[in-house]
Amino acid sequence: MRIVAALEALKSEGKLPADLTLVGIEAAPPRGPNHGDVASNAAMVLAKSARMKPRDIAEALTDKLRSDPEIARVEVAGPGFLNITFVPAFWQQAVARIRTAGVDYGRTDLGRGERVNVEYVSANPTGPMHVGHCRGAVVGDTLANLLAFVGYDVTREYYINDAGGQVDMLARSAYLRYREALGEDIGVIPDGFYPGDYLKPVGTALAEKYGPSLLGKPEVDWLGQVRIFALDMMMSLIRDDLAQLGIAHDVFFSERSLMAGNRDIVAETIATLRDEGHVYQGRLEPPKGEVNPDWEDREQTLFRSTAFGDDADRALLKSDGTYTYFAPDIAYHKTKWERGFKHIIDVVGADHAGYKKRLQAAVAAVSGGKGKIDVIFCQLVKLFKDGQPFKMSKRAGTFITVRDVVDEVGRDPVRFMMLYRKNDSPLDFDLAKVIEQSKENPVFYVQMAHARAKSVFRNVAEVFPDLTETSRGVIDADLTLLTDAGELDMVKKLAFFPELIEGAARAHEPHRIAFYLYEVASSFHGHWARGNETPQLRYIQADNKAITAARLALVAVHAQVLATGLAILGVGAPQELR
RNA sequence: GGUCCCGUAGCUCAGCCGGAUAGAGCAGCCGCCUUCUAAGCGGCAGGUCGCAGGUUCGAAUCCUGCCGGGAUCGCCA
Repeated sequence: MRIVAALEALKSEGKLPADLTLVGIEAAPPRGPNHGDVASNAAMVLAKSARMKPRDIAEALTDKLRSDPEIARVEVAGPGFLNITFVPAFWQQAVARIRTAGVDYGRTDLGRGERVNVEYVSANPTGPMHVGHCRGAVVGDTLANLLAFVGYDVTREYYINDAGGQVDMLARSAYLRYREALGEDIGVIPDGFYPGDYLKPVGTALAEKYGPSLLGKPEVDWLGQVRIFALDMMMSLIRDDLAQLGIAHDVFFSERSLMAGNRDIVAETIATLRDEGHVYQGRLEPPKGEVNPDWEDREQTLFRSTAFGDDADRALLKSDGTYTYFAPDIAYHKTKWERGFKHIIDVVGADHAGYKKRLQAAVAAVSGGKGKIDVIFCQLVKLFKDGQPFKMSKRAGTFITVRDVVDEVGRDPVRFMMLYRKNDSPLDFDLAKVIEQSKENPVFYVQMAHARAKSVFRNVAEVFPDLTETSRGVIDADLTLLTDAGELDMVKKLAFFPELIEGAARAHEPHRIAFYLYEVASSFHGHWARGNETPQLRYIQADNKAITAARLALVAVHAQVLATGLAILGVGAPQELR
């Protein structure tokens, strides 16, 4: 900001070309501590278009910036970096600025109230959630929190895949359990059926509701009712699992609803796209590489996704005439656009990797090119048990549920762990490690920084009972007493929070917050330990109320930023850990 | 074979819309608890940022091509 102002001043003074456009200028915290508080590349970026030497621009800028009373030092370094050091007062006052902003510190109006739809989880409604679903759930939920924090109008949505063949198998499996509940020996669960015990209560409930009335009837007579019944129970199971993670969606959108009742929105969507030339009858090239023995060359109904950058056109109808998974998905995304969402975000698993382009194509086609969709991939969670890779299978009934894990380790470690990784990277999730060595989990490190801060306020009550967190004594503290380098380092970290939030929101990368909070916690723990060795550095100075008050103000904003950040992650900020 | 993701310290990973001497945790070594929570802190050691080109004043970061690992490729969702 100041740099831009200085550049503008130089332009008007004729020391820089007046038509110079100021793009690509950055001011960021430098790597090393010897390069000031912020470093700017302005001189180097502008050198070419201004046809001047970087160092000359830098020198001119330096003269301008030196007149700023909040800037202590400006140095030109290396090829033309500007290293700017602020006066301590600048950072001291930052504490006041952070405190004044309060719970809104870091909040921006980036989203300008625009509506964004974040779809996440969308696990098949054929059983409870397992740990593999956790990641997308937590990443999606946190991204939704983050976008809401920066001013978007966020809708959290779950797409229920209740129209495919797998829900018929669910119904058949539930029917088996129903017969079992009525006393029949069902023997071994046949191949292809869902064998998990979680279907037993469904069978029991069916038996209670219908008695023996469904027995001995052909499938067509019971499949529909049993499917609805089982789906209902599965979805409530999943909602409970999500609640365990602290997740609540605003909308549960049923795939089946797209083609139920007297309207078939999928057919309507296809017809519209056909009118617009995006759907045609044609043939596909067989996939290259491994030969699929079942490949059969036939004319089919295709979506021209290649027109929007996809690698191949995509089939909309199976050979039996029913829709592929993709067909209702186009209609579904059309409803997102028609429901007024300017931004659409899908959080999906890595197994959908090839799906991005066709979704982008679909959204482009149904929105006339105006809709924006971002597809976020969460790489696989590799599960380890006792150091050994652990293979889960819903069909085989060997899987570890979200409930198991949350019951064992708690919501906070699970959520934090899922976020303490870039979503593009695979994630090793070792149950033994998370459970037994939970102290290695960074979540405790961050939570402890918060708890410790709170403990300072508990302890100060014995010396200065009137210096509570919200007291005038703390709020009006003389911040110029914050002079220690460790204290100012803490402030500098905290001052970066708004930029961090905005960057994470723009990039749709919630993990950045987790890493940032770790750094904030680190600056706090470091200063804390220095207090162990040097008592004068401790927050509470029994013989100096003014210094204590100033330091408490710093502790308060530290706790406040941690709490705000943790809240976005959906992780608790405990008062004490013990 | 196509597409997408990944390759950074012994291990697990940050950093990636170009910026200065590449960071953290764990493991290893040396220190710090009569003292605000040691679930913590400081220090040492550890790197040809997969390889090779290219763009640039400047490349871990952008482009191309290889190599390695993972995911996926009509009639599953």
